[in-house]
Amino acid sequence: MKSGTPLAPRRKPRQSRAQATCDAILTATAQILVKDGYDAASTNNVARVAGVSVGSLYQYFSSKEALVMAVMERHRAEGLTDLEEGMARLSGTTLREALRLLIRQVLAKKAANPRLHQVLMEQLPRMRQLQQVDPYAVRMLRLVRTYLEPHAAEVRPRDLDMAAFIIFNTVESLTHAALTGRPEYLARESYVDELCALVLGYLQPEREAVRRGGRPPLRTPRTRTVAARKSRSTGKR
Amino acid sequence: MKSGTPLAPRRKPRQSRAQATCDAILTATAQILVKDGYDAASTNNVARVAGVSVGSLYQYFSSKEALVMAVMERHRAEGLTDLEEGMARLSGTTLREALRLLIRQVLAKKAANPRLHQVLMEQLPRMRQLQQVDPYAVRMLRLVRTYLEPHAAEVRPRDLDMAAFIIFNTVESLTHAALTGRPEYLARESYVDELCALVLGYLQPEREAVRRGGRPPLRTPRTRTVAARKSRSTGKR
Amino acid sequence: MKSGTPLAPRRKPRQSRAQATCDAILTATAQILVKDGYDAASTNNVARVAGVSVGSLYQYFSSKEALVMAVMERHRAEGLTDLEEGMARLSGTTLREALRLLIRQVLAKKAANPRLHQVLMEQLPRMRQLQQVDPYAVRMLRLVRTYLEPHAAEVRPRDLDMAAFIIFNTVESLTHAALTGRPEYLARESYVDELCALVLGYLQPEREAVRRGGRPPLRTPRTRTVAARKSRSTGKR
Amino acid sequence: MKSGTPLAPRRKPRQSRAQATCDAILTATAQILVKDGYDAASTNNVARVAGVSVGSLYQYFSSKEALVMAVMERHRAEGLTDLEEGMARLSGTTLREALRLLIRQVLAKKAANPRLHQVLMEQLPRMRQLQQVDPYAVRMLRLVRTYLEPHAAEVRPRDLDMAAFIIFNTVESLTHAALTGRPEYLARESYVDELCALVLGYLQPEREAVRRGGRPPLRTPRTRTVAARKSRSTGKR
DNA sequence: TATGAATGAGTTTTCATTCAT
DNA sequence: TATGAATGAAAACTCATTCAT
Repeated sequence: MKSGTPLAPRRKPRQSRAQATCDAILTATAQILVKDGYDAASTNNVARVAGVSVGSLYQYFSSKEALVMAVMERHRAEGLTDLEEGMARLSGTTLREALRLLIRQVLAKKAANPRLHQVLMEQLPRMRQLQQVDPYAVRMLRLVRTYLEPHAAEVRPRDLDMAAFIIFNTVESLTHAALTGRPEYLARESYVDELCALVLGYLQPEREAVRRGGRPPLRTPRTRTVAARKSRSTGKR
Repeated sequence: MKSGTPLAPRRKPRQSRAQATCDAILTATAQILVKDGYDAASTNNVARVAGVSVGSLYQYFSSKEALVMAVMERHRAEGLTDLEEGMARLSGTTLREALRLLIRQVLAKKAANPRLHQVLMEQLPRMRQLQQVDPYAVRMLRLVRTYLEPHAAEVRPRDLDMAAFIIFNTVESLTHAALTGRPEYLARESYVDELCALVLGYLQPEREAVRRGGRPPLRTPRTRTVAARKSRSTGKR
Repeated sequence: MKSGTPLAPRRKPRQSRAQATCDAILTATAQILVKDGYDAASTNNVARVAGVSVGSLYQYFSSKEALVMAVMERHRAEGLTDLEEGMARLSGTTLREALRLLIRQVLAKKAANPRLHQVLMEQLPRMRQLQQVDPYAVRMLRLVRTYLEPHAAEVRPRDLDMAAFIIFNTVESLTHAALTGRPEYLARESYVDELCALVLGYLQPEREAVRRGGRPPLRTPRTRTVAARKSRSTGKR
Repeated sequence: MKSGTPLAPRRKPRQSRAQATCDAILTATAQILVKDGYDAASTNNVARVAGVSVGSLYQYFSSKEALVMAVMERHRAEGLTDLEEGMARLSGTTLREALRLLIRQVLAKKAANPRLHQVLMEQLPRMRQLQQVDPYAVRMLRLVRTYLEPHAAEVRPRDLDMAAFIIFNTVESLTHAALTGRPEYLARESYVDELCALVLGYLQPEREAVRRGGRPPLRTPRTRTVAARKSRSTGKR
């Protein structure tokens, strides 16, 4: 609506007092988001919880959206840093091992503060309308692509950008989906296994044998009721 | 916010005139959501566009949320029916062919009315807080699981519920991610190829050859700069 | 600031209850303007004094400005009607008599509710920024011009539009100036005399005699102190 | 609002650095008034543009109103000085010539910085509420009256105070009216002619001839349509 | 003197919802 | 059943002013 409003912080706090205020506001916002959700995070409420005046809030954040954005940035910056550090420690591991580490890390990160992650994720689309490109996503994609590049020859996908997009979004959304719809999965090692299988299977070169000779490809049974049971045992149509 | 409010339609319209009113309201809501987004869909505005009074709106929908929910139900019901019909026509096709058809269908469905899909998806989380179980998701998962069951033996995953969860969410989120972040992918055949490869690779049994003998597993190069180029050409660490 | 906001009433009141509300709001606004000035006329305050809710106010007036504008319109409409009626009763009077009547009317109108006139006049410039043409001024100018036209031959000014502009603004501003700076003038008959003389003198044809022969034109004395007294008696330089 | 606040400058700047600060503030204020109007001239904004802190602003100006007032004073002081100088150069000119010079000067002054003049004029009424007497107006009136006094005998008006009031306000408002409503008039020589005619006609002694014998006085036609044309040619009623 | 962080009452405006007609 | 006038809590945001440093 107010397209002209810049989302960047209005003023850089110069005195330490100002920095404290700024931090208090961000912390209060996160806390309210976690406890009562986005709608409860009105600017007046945030200011009250932070123990400052609304005016102070608006000296550092030009709008409510800028405020939530700042909380998001702060949070995602951690995630990004973690991941970058995680990737730095991968040298010498197999792809399978690397993936396992990273996926576990993503899951752990989200599970550590599930409510905040959820609330922020829900607000993401709104934010995107304001900020054309999402620098976090861009960096994430770059990270994945950078990891893939050295393996370009051994990996099935030709379009590495698309592959990065698919891998990143797969891991991200399945983590989020579990968080939201199957919280019990987050703790199960088998869920990590499955995510690894998903990504590895995606990267693996096409299997010639399977298609040419070997087993016949899976076929959908003719009907879903009676025939279903037969085909299950015989595997042919 | 008002948790006590029931979300079910207040009254079932019995007369055809009432049904027409009800439809007009739902249509107006969808139209506004598409054109101006969620925030523009105030009940007064909806009523005005639908050509009825606010009072009438509240006779059929107990709250704004119930209204948006109804729009969502209507929309998802179509998707579900489409998919069920699609699956009914699959008998005799290979898994690969079946997947391709279904993924294409999901993509096409979303691409047909991207704005509405997007807006509704953004509101989903809010709705979920009100409705503990999402019957649409339940039915979708059941559909996928039902398809997998006959193949349980030939497919790698053991936990078919988890597999259904993963497959459904993978396709759903990657479609949505493309819609939101890479609209150009929606029209590319290669994107469908990749989604198919992703799901197929996930379902395929582990490849013995790859692990035992054959090629050595991919390894992350020791460093990402110099060593990267070497390992790329030799493939060994 | 919000240029898109229309200033026309949002909704025409259809029920008599609505009309009453609408009137109450306008009356309350005028009352507050008179008693406490523009800044006190906050929408909440107006609503409170009118005995309605803010919401009702905004159902009939799209913004605070639209509200003040409506008060202004209502007020000016009276003035315009009065003047039109006054002019209808002028047939057969001399210009001098006509002018006297009209000027007295304008003065009386303003003196009847000086505070309201003053406050509204002060807000006029703000309003003008929103409404490019001021229909009241247009009609006023037309009225004056229409009166002048039949006399075009006997009157000195050639450009009747400019003449109308000058006459209208002269009477309007001198009335307002008196209201603001010399309220005692409003009741003095001599002030009316002077305004008449001003306008009549303006309309009269140039006086040949004075220029050709007769008295020499007034001259500014050489110095403002000593010489002043001499030139006053002799009139020559 | 806060009637207790004195409007006089808080402190007289004694050091030249302080004077510079003070000037910077006034200049910034004028600049903002011109560019973005009164509402944009918040004290914080002014301070920022002036390159000083709000605190400093409040050291020289006790309130926002005092600040705007100071800008106004500065501006009007120029106008007054100009006019005084202009009048000092009038000795020996005819009244007609003198008037012409002065009116042209007033017009030129306003046209030189129309926006600032306009904004300040709009704020004048607010200021007046704080300052009972407007010393600028007092001096202006005195100036006019002083000019008229030596001519008291040859001029029609008996009450020279009232005459000064009328002349000053006439010229001032017609200039302002043109600025606001007919900017094209500002450049037209004919507008100056008309203003001169207005004031001269006002000052001229009543014309005996016209009243006693000569032409009959102008009369308003009986009706404004048909009869109008006849009376126009015959001149009798 | 100068700074600029902090204040907080107060402003305009919206919108889900109710209820008399 | 339908209408639409009325409600009013609450939201985002501003800005003149103060005061500790």
